[in-house]
Amino acid sequence: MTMTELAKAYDPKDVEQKWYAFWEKGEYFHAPDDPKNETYCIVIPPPNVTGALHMGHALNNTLQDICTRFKRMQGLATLWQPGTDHAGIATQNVVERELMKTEGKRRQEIGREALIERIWTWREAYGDRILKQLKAIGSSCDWERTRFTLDEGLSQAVRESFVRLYDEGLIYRGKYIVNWCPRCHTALADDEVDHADENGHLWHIRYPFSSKSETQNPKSKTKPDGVVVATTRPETMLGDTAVAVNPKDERYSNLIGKMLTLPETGRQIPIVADDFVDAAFGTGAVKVTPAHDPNDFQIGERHNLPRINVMNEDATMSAEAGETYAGMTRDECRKKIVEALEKQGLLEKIDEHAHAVGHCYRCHTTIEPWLSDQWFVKMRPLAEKAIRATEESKVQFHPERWTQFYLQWLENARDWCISRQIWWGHRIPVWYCKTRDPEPGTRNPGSEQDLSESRIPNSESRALCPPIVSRETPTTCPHCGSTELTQDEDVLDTWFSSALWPFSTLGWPDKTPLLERYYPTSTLITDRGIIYFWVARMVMMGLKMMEEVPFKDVYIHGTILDEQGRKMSKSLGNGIDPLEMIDRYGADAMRFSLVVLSTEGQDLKLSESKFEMGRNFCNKLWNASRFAMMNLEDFDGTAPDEKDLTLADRWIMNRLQTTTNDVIDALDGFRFSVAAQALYQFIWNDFCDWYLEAAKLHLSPKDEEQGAKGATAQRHATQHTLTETLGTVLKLAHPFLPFITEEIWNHLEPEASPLIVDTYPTSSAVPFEDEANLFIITKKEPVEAIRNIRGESNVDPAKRIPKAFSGFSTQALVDYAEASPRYVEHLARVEEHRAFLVGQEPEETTKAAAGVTENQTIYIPLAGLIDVAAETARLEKEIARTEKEIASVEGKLKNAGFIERAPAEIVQRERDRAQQAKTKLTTLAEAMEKVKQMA
RNA sequence: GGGCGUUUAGCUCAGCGGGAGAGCGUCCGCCUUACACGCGGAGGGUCGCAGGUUCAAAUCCUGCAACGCCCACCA
Repeated sequence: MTMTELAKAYDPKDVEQKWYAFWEKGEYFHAPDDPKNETYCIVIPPPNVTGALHMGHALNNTLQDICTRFKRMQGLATLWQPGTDHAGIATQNVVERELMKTEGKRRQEIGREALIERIWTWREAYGDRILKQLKAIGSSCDWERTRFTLDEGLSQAVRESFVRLYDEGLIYRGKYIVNWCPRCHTALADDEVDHADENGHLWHIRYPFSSKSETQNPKSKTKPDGVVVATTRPETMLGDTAVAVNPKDERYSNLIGKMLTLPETGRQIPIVADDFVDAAFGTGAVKVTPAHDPNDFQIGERHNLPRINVMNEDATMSAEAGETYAGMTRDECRKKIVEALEKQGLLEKIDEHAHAVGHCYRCHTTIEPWLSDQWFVKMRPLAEKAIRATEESKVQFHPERWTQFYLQWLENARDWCISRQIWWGHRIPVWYCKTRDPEPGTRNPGSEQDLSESRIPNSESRALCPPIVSRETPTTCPHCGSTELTQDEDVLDTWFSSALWPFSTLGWPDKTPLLERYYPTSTLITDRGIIYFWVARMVMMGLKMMEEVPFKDVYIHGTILDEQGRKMSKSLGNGIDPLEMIDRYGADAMRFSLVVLSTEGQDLKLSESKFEMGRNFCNKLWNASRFAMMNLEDFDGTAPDEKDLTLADRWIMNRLQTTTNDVIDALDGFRFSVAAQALYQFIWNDFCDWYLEAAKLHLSPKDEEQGAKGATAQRHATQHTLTETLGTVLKLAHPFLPFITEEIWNHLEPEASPLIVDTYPTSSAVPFEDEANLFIITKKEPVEAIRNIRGESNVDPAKRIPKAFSGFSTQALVDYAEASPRYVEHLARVEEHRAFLVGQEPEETTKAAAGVTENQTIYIPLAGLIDVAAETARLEKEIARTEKEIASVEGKLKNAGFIERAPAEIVQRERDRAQQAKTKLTTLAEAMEKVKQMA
């Protein structure tokens, strides 16, 4: 067997590049179109084309890669479907900003076609940046299948689903109050609005009665000549068309139906009664502005109130606001209105008032509730199916608590506004016939306009040609034959296409083999932040279009926070760049650290120092491998007789299988951190600290204990176990540490197929339980006890202890300790370690330091090498600890309730403990006596 | 205003009904022939507070507090 020598310290840089290129070239990431075996599929949460890799991506994709590599090695046909999202508003904003910066132009100046062209150019140049960055962390995506939400195929999927939903009455157009971003000039979905508490004011404004003859309610607190309303937004009063009070509010009961004069406009508006009004808030009277407030819109519908739109698209005041205010910004207008009211004595008072204000999630501009024509998806029928599927456990969340979170949203989901007044995205597949809609796309509908667009599709009430909703671009109007068709100006919400991602990427609406074999996908791994935006909508659309849930398991991982527990963000500048960390510590180190820290979906506080753990671990594995290979040069690869396996061999094989079972079990249950920690613990504490150290005894040519023949056989057995164990460890660890494991594997087994497609170890019964136990009792325990005495009693580390004794309670243990290899001597630096049966203490144990473990008593004759004062201190400490334990256990045993009610085995265990502790105390006390005599 | 999460060693976090754990940091000692990104040893915790259930509670229940996240139309 030939092996290339390994470098002294692991250097990730070259290794990572080399193997990633190797995997790509070998097409190991490629999933077959029509595999015969079982499939496993993950669709990537498509990053925005404008995105740059951040730690959240690093964690998210590491977990996906672990799952993908794990399943691939388990022999499944595995597809990790990659791609990017066009991210409508975000991307358009980036390019618009660039346009302004480089040419000083607004998008309107260059026009729709030119802007879209620029965005495509931008995408060609930068759009794949994040995908390249994903490669740096080792992501084993099937890159040949990379998709983009604006690809031809995916656009077809969008049209197909739009038309289907429309035909079924699940998509409608309506004039509604929407969340309008005056900066982006577009509507936003409810969940695209971020609410933040702001300190505002509550202005109390008196609206006078229209006629002096109005009677005064004796219970009313209002002044004789009007009704006082409270508002946080005085500027919207220009669009008021009523004042509402609660019908049960006695203060106002006799005023219902009376008219008020709206200040500044002179408009006559009625007082209406509506249950929505909370009599306890403010004055109990609410100004009603149906065109500028969602609640007022509802009230307006119930009472047939006109809607007066007093604002333009950019949130300046419109002509409807009246000559004085038209053209002002909303803030200026507010100031002027308040001044004017004050002058007229109509401003009763101003209270401080904190309230939630909506902001655009993209640009943070204050949202304006604004009346406009929009397209909506009717949610209830879709949500109900999703709820049912989830209740039937067809979709399972991990951790489980997110199920409730997600269901709650589905149960309350309001209709989804899917039209956006931007240019970058999927254009709505609806065309209007000239004869019907003379000015398609006209915004800013005024109050005089009605709700002619029925919210019920295919309404019979239309006089003219209905809109044409079509998969293909139509050339003539099917109703009147006109060729003058205009497409709807709007594009769809980005999440509309994202909702189709699990099947649109696999070829839908075509019935491709890929779709057939890989849908429904297996696991979705994402952040809790997009459970509503994305996960819920994928489930709804999957059920609607495919009649099957899009994935079976949803794993929600935690959010990455900085050291102080804040979210990492560009504006705070507290982000840690994954690429920098990869550069400094290596991709495997970063992956491993992230996974260990990512426990059960908890948020993880991150600092750069956390990556040292991963780096040190990689280096440990590297050096253990170096050591192994230095000792394998003359190994012929053949299996040894089982009888030649050493005790250490049997123990490590026992531990290895336990670890294998644990890792598989943890991965199957999405407990990534548990799996990673099991590996860490095995490699570092079992394999390196104990097995390799013990193995040195057998590998060393000068093993004088066994005859030359025995030594050779054991050396061979050890070499075999070393190879097998290391090989298995590399396989187990490969999903977590793909680069370093592949590199070591290549040195260890140069002829074998690459690890990425090797077979993952399997769960099975744990072998050598008895021998493993014997190794622990007769070897590990004494070594630990002797090391403890050495350390605490100031024994010179360079000095070899001449003799040490272990007293066991059975002859079998004595025989075993005496007969098997001299691990204790080797590992505890003792010349001779002997065993005896309790009661047959050799003479040398009378003046000795003593240690008591679970299964034995250890004696080290003092003989001038142990510091008596230190040994006394050590014993005192040990005695105190033991006394405390006895007190605790005896306390339990004295409790009659415990004896009666606790399970017999528990009671017995406590009795054993008490007995053991008492024996220990006696032994320690005796040792103490002897040490004192020596002083 | 609701909902969820967190509160365990100096720090970051496991454990979630029967003997308080890990990593980092700290202290002591080591260049022991793979690794100082290392080796050996040690110290350190009334498990947020208050009740309750139980023979037994860090672990289950109730209440409270602090911190964090999400949802919400009180003008």
